[in-house]
Amino acid sequence: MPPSSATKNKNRILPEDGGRPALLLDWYDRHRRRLPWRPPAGERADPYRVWLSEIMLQQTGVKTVGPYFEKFVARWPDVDALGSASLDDVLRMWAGLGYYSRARNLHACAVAVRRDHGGVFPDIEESLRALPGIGPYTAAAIAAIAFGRRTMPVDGNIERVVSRLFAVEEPLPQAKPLIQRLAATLLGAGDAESRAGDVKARAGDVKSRAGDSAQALMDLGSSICTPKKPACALCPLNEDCVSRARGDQETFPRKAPKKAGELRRGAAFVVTCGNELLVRTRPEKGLLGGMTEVPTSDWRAAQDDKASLTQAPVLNGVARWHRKAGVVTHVFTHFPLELVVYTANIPARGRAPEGMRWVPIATLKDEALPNVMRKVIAHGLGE
DNA sequence: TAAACGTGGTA
DNA sequence: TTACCAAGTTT
Repeated sequence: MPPSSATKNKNRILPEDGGRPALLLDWYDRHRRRLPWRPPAGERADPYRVWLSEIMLQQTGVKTVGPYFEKFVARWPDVDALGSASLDDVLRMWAGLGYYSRARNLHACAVAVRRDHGGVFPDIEESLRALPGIGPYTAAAIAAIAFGRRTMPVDGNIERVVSRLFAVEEPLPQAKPLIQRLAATLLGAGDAESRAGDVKARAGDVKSRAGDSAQALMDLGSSICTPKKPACALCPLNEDCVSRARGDQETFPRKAPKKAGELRRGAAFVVTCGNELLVRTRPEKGLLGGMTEVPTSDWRAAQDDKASLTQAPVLNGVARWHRKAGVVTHVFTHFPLELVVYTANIPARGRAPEGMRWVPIATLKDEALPNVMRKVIAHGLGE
C-alpha cells in the first residue's frame, strides 16, 4: 500500500495524491532535458516525431538513438513520406540500431496510417495500440505526449521509480499491473468534468499534463533515480519515498535473475572476386530478419570448425578456403556468438550460388548490414 | 507465459 | 570481466 499523505503529515492538508504530481511537474519544468524529438517547453509535440522516437527508444539508449532519429526525419519528414518509402530503404537506414523487427513494424505502421487513417495518427490509445509495433507502453506514450491524453505509459525507468517510491515487494514482471496503477497516481487530477470519449475530455486531458508527467518520471529515472547509487538528495519526491526511508532503494525493483544463454559457434564465409563480395538476405522472420549477411554455417551450441566448413557455399569447386586467424565474437540478447571466418578469393565471378548475390565492396556501407556482419566482413577483409 | 529479439554503455 | 541495463513488442 502507498503511504497516505494525509496521515503522513497531520499539520498540513494535502491533496488526495499527496502533492506528488505537482512536485514532479515543478521539477520537470526546471530540469527537463532537451532532446531532438522534444519541442521547446510548452509547445505541442509532432505525433510523427513522438512515434518515431518512441519506436527507436524501445530498449535503446537516448545517445544511440539521436543520430538515427536525425537521419530518419531528414529523409522522411512525415509519416506519409515514410509510408511511401521502400521497406529495403528503411532497413538500410535502421542497420546498426538493432531489434530489426522494429524497422519492419515501423514501415508497416506508416503504411497503415496512410491507408487506414488518412495519413494522420489516431489520437486514441486503443487505436494506436492496434498499429504494428505499438504495444501498451508506446500507445500510452504517444497518447500522452503527442495528444495530451490523461494516461501513464510505464517503461523501465518508471517501473524503477515507482517500485522504489512505494517499495513494491512483488517481483517483476508480475508487479506490472500494480506498478501501472501506482504510476497513474502520479498524474495530475485533470478536469473533474472530463470523461473518456467526451469532447470535453480534451480540456481535462490537457490540464493533467500527462505527457510531461511521464517524461518527468523518465528523466528522473535516467538522471536521479538511477539503477545504481541513485541521487536521492536531488529527488523531488525523496520525502515521500518509502524505500529511501528504509535505505534499501537500490534493491528495487525486485526482479528474478535471468539465465544466461549458451555460447553458440559457427563459421562465416567471406568470398571475394575482385572488388565484389558474396552476400545473401536473411529470412524475414527471426534473428536479424530481412538483413544482409555473408553466407554462414548454422550457429549451434555444439559446433566444431570441421562441421562448419561442410556448410560452406559451393562455388563450382574453385574455392580454396583460408581460415582467418582469431574469431569474431558478438553478444545477442539471449546468447553469445563466436564465429570463425573463412575467406576465399575466386578468379572468375561466375553466377552467384542460389539465393546469393555479388555486391561491390565499396557500396557495403549502404547495405542493411547488422553490426555482427560488419564485424565479420572487417575481420575477413582485414590483414 | 516465457522466450525471442541487437547493440552499446556502464560499473 | 561479467552482469546488468536501456522510452518494449511479438509470438
